[in-house]
Amino acid sequence: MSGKEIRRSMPLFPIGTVMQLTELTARQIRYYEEHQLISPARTEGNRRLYCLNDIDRLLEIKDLIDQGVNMAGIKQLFLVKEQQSIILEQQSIKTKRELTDEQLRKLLRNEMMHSGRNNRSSLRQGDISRFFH
Amino acid sequence: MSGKEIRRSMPLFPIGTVMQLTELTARQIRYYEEHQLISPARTEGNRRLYCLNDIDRLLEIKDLIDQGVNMAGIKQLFLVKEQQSIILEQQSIKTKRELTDEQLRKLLRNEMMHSGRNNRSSLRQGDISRFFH
DNA sequence: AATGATATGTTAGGTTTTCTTACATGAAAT
DNA sequence: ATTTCATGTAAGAAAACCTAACATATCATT
Repeated sequence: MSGKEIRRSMPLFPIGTVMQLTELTARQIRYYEEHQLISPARTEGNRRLYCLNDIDRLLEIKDLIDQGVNMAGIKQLFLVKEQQSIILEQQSIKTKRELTDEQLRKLLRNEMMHSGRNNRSSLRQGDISRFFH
Repeated sequence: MSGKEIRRSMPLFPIGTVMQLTELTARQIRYYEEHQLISPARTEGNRRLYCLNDIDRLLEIKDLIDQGVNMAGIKQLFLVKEQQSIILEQQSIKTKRELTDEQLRKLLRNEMMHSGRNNRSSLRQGDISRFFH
């Protein structure tokens, strides 16, 4: 579960690639970083390296800007979203904890009988995913 | 089906990133290209850009080299594999067209009984996948 | 209308990364 | 004892990226 996030947060792309992927200028990308909307990693030589999550964020930023939201607004939006996802995660943990073993057994049995192809979980797949697979 | 391929073949990574992802030296990566085991794209400025498929290939190459296979061998292997996957694809299309539901049920039952450890079925998911999702 | 803030463009000089080419080398094959 | 193969290493050039500074268009505010 955190495994996925580790991968999506792996620094891979130089700014040139990100420019193409997002259709933003280097100036814009750096400006958004300046306003702490993203925080790409750096190589030893001080070059920025962006991860998939960064790119998703940039695409979101672009969207919001198109809709007239300014830096401060976007920052707040991201904060709220983060809170939300934390809350959701806690809830799901809580749910898991509250199940008794008995319930679990039942659930499992049920699961085995009916397991459909429906294993999609809430944590949203970033838009960048469409580039792969 | 070809949609996926478009994405996995999208040139994204500079050689530095590929080095880290594969733990190969630049020298090695370029050498394999020289022997036409991969053909990365280029930027306008002539810098190499690798896609996910390239990285999968490089990991395969690394594996094969560890097992003592030389350039020519790897090249042949790749050729054969490509042929195989083409054939398999054709077959699966044909199969879909020709199998009745009844036949499919039988096949599946059989498959489930006898499927040994041999399911590394040709179209292997590149190892790089573990970095994402 | 003048002022100021915001988001982005542009330029300049410096550093890192990558490129090609050439030569070097250890191990394996002949 | 030579070749061949896979890789290392070095040099010089070019591309990509860095920071910092100044420029500018669009708004909102005065």
